[in-house]
Amino acid sequence: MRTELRKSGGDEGMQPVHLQALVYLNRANRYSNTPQALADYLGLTKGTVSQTLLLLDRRGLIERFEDDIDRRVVRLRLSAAGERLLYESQPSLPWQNATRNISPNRIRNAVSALREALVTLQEDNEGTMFGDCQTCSWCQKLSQRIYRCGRMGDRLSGPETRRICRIYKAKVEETA
Amino acid sequence: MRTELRKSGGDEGMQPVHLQALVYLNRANRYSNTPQALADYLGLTKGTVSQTLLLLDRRGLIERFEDDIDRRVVRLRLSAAGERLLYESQPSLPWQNATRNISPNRIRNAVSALREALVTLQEDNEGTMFGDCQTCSWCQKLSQRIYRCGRMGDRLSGPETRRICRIYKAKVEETA
DNA sequence: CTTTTTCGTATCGACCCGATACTAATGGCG
DNA sequence: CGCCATTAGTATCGGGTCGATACGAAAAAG
Repeated sequence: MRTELRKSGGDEGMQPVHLQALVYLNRANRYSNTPQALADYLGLTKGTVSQTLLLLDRRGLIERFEDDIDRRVVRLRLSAAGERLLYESQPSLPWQNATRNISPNRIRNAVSALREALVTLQEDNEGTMFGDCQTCSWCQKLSQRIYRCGRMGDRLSGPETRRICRIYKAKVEETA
Repeated sequence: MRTELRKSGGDEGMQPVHLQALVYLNRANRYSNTPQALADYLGLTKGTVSQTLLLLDRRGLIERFEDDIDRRVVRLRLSAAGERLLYESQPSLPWQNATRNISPNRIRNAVSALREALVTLQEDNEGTMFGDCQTCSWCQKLSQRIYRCGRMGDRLSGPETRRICRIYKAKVEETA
């Protein structure tokens, strides 16, 4: 997997961790688009991530701006150039191709097992949990299109419920 | 996965790639215990791998010796200290724990799907294929305990057929 | 007996990464 | 309100990764 990631970004002079950061920031929700969240996600220290973000900023791939309420916090998002690079490097394409001959049913089963392993892995290491609202126990459905995060109290749009969140708490799942 | 690998080796000051190299060398068969094979396996250049091996040698974790027949080739194997470090760092333990609540049947299905994806991935990138004799089309069974590699012409013991080989060629598999 | 190829090493520069030390802003508590 | 602990982020340093390039030695090709 790392070899593929290295090749995807190699043409543009990107290290694997650069692409991982862009992929994450492209999917992070409003609670998770900060340097600290990225550090937790990657399992690196905040100092290390700060350096990576400095580089990505120099290359114009991300934008950084202060949070209005807590002025210590830096908010991150991809710039147009960052989105373009992510689209062109297609880091997930090799795996999409590699699974083309596997039946959708087998893929679903494998994904389900891997997702379960990931939750257990995150619990074991008492690290920050990441996931989206679809399987988060904080998530409440208010109406057809409006959701609500019971932890933070904010109302969330449908698209935002499909982003990655750092305050994720896995539902107790019924084994399929 | 990388985060886990980093934590496994962090105590001993080992980088993820160091553990990956030790894991590989611990399982590589007689055709695959060379710097070039390791470079192919890791998807790195031979120059890079040469540096890593230099470091592992300095720390006494591996042994290097010349090949008797082709004197350009360097053979690699783990030293006693290398085996001990691998045993103590237990890089696969987090994943063994993470899958403890998943039924053996679901694990088998997931492993099967992932293995198939890996073969396709390796074919797509025309990289060196790696695998063991169990599913290699070169492998011939001579007797109860003796096998033979049809590509190299050598006879192989039972244990050696379970090692990683760089001249692996996947069997056309009957989908289970 | 020359090329050519292959295996491995050496060196350089950009970058990764953790540890440490630091600043700035927030929050708690009297 | 003022003091202090906590938190978010940055700066710097040193060991290590990694690819590109150049190199030497042995094997293979001619």
